[in-house]
Amino acid sequence: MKSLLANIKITVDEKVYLKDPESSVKGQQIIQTSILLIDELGLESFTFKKLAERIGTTEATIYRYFESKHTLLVYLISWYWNWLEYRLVFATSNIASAEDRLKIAIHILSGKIENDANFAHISEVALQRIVIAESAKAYLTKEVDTDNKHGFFLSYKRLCKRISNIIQEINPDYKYPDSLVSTVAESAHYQIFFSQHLPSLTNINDSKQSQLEEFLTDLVFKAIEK
Amino acid sequence: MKSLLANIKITVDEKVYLKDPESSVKGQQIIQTSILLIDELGLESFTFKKLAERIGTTEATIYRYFESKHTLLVYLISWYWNWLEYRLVFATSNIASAEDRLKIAIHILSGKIENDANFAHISEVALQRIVIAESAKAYLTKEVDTDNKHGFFLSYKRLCKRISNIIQEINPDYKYPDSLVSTVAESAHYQIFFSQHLPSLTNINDSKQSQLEEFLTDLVFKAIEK
DNA sequence: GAAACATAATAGTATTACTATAGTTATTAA
DNA sequence: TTAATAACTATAGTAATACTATTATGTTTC
Repeated sequence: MKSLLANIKITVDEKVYLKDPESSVKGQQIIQTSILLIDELGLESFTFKKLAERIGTTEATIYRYFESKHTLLVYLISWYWNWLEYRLVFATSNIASAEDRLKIAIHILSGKIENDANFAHISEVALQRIVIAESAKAYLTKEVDTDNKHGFFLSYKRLCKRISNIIQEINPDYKYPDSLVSTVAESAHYQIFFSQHLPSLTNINDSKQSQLEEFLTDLVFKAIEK
Repeated sequence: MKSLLANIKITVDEKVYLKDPESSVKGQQIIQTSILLIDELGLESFTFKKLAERIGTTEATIYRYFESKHTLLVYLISWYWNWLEYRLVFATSNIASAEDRLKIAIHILSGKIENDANFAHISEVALQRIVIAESAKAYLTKEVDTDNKHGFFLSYKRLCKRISNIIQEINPDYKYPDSLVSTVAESAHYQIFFSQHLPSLTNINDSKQSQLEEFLTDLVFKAIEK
């Protein structure tokens, strides 16, 4: 299986970077190390200077790949959504029942992640923690409209639309498929965050990952029931 | 009505500030102007220096009230949640039916706001925009656990618990009342944000505020149905 | 072997998020 | 009324941030 997928590559829209980090060893180091460092320090304390030091290069080099810390974050998050979409497409192909496909989608959205051997330089586990804790900061800015015009959020929108389509297959009369999907996708993140840091806001137990999936599956299927 | 409530005051836990901004004219100016300025510039571009200039004072004065930009944000958000709680308690008193009380709660969570004449120095409309666009940044930090120990999120937790209790009254067997409430509260915010900036992620129309309420009411009542 | 490119090294800028200190004005208490 | 105290203003300073700019050095590639 591993070798079969060896030449799969998750690509991110080229508007997000100045130079494709997948195209060089330095670029891959930047991605790999930035994931570990943002996870470790949090976005606020993460700087290109610290990243450069850890890689053994200088800020200038990193700025040849990414215009800013913000676009690097957008890159990482886009990569994550593209990876989820790839897993979703893979897991739902040849499955006739829309209900089953929707269950798989919710499983993937709420799922505990394992590092994917197909992408050795990416720690998906750390990346998921970044997406949980930092992804809202990618769009909650005054620049959201121009960023959106540049296609910075296409990966997320594409994944959501794919799941929304499954819902419409099941119940074409349900009026809020897009809202339901974005609600579930966002909820999956901060329910995990709450369970770890503000547990009174959730009934999900940090260690029992299946509860989140149950909560969301129940929510979605009841909402779209005819 | 206005005069009846003239002596009502929303208070924020004293751990959030160094000196109570409600206790002086300067303090009230700080609150009033910071709401307008954060709304205008966004949290990232907002600085104490700009705030001081607009008020006609210096940074030092503002630092006597708030330790940092972060605690000022926590103050504003706490004030907002306390204000919602006060409106919720007011609107649900003497209403016997738990279902009706839950509907009111969802209405308030998803509701379009009008400025409240009882608190002249606070623009609730601008404050709601701040809560929508910036409140996640108050807890999505590496300091969330210490902030939580200091009680920075008590207002939000108290409001959520109150609504969660209504749900438990309606269906004591429902397993995820707290998760459902925090999901709805968060969803109410970013569905509005999405409708304005990333409309493909939602079916809610920016101008039709009743859709959001309908979406959330439907979601909640179906979820907790026996 | 020259041109083109990637990276490194170094320096510099405007701004931020504060801290420190001294002086001025307003409030309160004896 | 005076003296003490608190609130506020003015000014200066610091370390760090998020970049930009320039020049030098090595490395491919035609």
